[in-house]
Amino acid sequence: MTKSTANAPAPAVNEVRDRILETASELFYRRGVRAVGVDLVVEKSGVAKTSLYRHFGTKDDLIAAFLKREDLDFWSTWDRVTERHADDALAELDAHFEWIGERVGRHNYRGCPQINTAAEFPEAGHPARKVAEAHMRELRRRLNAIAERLAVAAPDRLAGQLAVLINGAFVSMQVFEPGEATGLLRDAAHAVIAAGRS
Amino acid sequence: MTKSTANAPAPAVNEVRDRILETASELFYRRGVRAVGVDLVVEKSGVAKTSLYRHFGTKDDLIAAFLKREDLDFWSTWDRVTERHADDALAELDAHFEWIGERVGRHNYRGCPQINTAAEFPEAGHPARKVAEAHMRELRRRLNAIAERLAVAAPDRLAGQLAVLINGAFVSMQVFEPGEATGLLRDAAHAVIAAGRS
DNA sequence: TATAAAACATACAGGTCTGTAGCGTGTCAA
DNA sequence: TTGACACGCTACAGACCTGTATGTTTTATA
Repeated sequence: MTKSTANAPAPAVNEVRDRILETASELFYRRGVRAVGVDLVVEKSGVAKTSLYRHFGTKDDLIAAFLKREDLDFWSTWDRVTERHADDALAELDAHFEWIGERVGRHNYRGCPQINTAAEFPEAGHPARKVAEAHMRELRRRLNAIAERLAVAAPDRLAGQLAVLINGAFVSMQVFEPGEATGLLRDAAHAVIAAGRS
Repeated sequence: MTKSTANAPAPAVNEVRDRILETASELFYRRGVRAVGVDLVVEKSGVAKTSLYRHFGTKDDLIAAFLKREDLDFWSTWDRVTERHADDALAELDAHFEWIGERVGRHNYRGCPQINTAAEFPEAGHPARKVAEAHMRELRRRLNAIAERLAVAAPDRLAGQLAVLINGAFVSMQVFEPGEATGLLRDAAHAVIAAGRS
């Protein structure tokens, strides 16, 4: 709640909370959420356990916060690319596949946090699943907006196909040769767009 | 080891082992591997814990056996489809997308066990990861064989694109409308094939 | 400077997890 | 009949997990 008074500029950033979340995000992503206990997060972030539980009521809340953070990060990268291509939807899509392909090709890339965490918590209704599902809907929504600018017969269907390509890229690190991801994805995207226009 | 003597017909099937593996597979797939303890497997399969540990030395061994079982299952379905289309590679691919799309569209589908379990065990060298990685290589290998019969300029690249589509389908249950998966995937596959021929 | 909020440190409660030990029972083959 | 072996049952060791309780110290604000 923090009850920031009117005249005070309000610290806004909470250093301890941020340090916990950043450390947890790193550990969760690298080792998996279930494999990382709160004690490890506490130790690695050099913080008291009570502080962790003050800022995040339960571990599930911390996990959800982790996914929300990753979500924000992802869309901020996306938005930065979008801004540069307001006039050309195809160029925008190419640019997205550029950074996605580059990211997927990194040697220490461990897959999409949303997909990975959803796999760790199959039961419907789990806080982490809700964030992950919202992320998926948002992806489809944004691809829909792009598809509608591409003069295809069925934008919604094209958006679905592009979503499959992007999600597929996130779980196919194994099958890519070094450096081929971007070109391979982009060619596939162009192919389905061309087919959608015929 | 079982040391089956020469004259004895050897029971071949081990009922207890099979029951454990089947129960574990069901539970692991439905609820996630890390979420299911050996005690639960023991209880649900109506078996003694000692029996579980006699047949599978550790839980990791049981997990690996689970993935190998799913792997066999997957390729046996694949093979059954392949047999019916020895003469027509495109028809074979269509048929594969048929059953994959159908499977992905089931209301209780929980994703590809290999991908899910790999997400649960990020550390390289884990027994479960090895099975999952072998599964991915096998997928690419088989798609390569199909692509080579399709008269495209770069079969290997096409195989990569098809692998992305298939893996993407396995993690995109959210984005599909009911019943649209097969058609959507098949159209995308046809598009990348056509592009590979031009 | 006085007071409240936040952070730190430590211990622990209560549960779950994997894996093992000990002992009795049924089965089958030599 | 005897020995080997698979199986079942119970209990438990030892580790790890989430979350809380207690008390002290720092920090910021009024």
